[in-house]
Amino acid sequence: MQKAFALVDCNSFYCSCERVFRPELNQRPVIVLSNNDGCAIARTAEAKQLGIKMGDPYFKIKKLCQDNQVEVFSSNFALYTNLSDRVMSTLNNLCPKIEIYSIDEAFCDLTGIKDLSPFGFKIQQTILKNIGIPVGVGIAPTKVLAKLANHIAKKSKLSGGVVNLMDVDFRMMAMKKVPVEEVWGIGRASSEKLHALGLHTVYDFATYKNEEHIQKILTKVGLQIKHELLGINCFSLGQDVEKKKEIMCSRTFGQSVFAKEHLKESIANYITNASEKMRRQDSLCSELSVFARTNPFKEGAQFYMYDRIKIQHPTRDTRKLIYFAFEMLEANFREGYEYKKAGVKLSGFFNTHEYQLDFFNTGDTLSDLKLMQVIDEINKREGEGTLKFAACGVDDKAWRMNRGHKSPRYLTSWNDLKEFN
DNA sequence: TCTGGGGTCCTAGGACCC
DNA sequence: TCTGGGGTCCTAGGACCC
Repeated sequence: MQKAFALVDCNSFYCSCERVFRPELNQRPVIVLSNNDGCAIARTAEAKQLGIKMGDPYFKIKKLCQDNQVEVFSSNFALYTNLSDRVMSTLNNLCPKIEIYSIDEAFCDLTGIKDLSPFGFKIQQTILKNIGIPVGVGIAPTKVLAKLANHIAKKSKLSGGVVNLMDVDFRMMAMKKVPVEEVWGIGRASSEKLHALGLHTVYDFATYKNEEHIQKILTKVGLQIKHELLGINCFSLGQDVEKKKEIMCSRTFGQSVFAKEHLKESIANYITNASEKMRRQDSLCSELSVFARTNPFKEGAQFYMYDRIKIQHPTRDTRKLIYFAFEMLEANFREGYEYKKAGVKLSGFFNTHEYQLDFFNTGDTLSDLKLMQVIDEINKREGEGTLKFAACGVDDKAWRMNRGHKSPRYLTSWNDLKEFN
């Protein structure tokens, strides 16, 4: 049977989330900044009109924002994650087979459904009514084409936010109008290679005859993308929530950090955060990486500190991981540099129940596990950071991020809810 | 003064083994 | 004098995504 996929994507998601609680901001330009109020990571159509680009550093567009009354928010991920969960569960009620692709996007398997375009509009209207988030819907026989349909839905005002590319003639016509760099999976490097071959539109790429050459310059995945554009299914709907293969936590500091002690505190906090995530997916880790670096945008001496270890007895114990991270820091830290960012990565995961304890096991004991479990439960109930290790420090002023424009946590904190009028 | 954070997949090449 | 060939595993780095 002919497959049918929909890609449902929330419009300017973080901005739309802020608008849910501040409806007076509809029709007004809104942007959301990255951590540390560094750069713009979400813009409404009105903000895009003003020329604000994805990733523009805030200090460069600050004046433009002030002059045009752009509403500026620091990122509030607790809020966005919560609204994302609601969007996804609404979607799941409408179409049971979905793959959550990112915080603001999901693929749906619509195979067998008859009137696909009306169904697309139904999805759009239900999510808007139930959650208050506007979405675009792209419908097509493969995932790559559904992404393309969604892209067209965003660009074309006539579409009403829903584009159906199931019809092959209509699809071919549409593909002639879209530049090849808009294809999902074709980034800058690949599109330069395709341009060099004289392939400029999606249609040019999809109908290019020399597939061996495509595989050679764009690898196996590049060829699969080309096939998907021709309507041949190469990527299926990944339904199971797969476990992460690595978990990272890193931050840019609010100020430059010089002291090893401050660096250690920040690292201890990142380990705490990452290892809690790891326990939530029921993993043990056998590899730990730590890095710290100076500000590459700033003139002056640069230093990138990086180290990685294998852990002989995989662990899920925050204390051990902090201990190992500190050892790496002690061995690699260099005095006198202006550190601007640091982070950690946990990887080499095992499932907790799959890992065989060996005879001379010095891995996590039952009481270690119990302790971590209790800490996680208390922090879940009483709020993040209620219980933490002394290594994390009590005063984080020296390195904490700046977030001057943060909205209240309307959905995750009773204290903040009173801000809602 | 001020430039985010967190992921996945693929490939080439080295190390190592028989 | 003459010094193979094939396989696997691991890692670093590139490319891409949101």
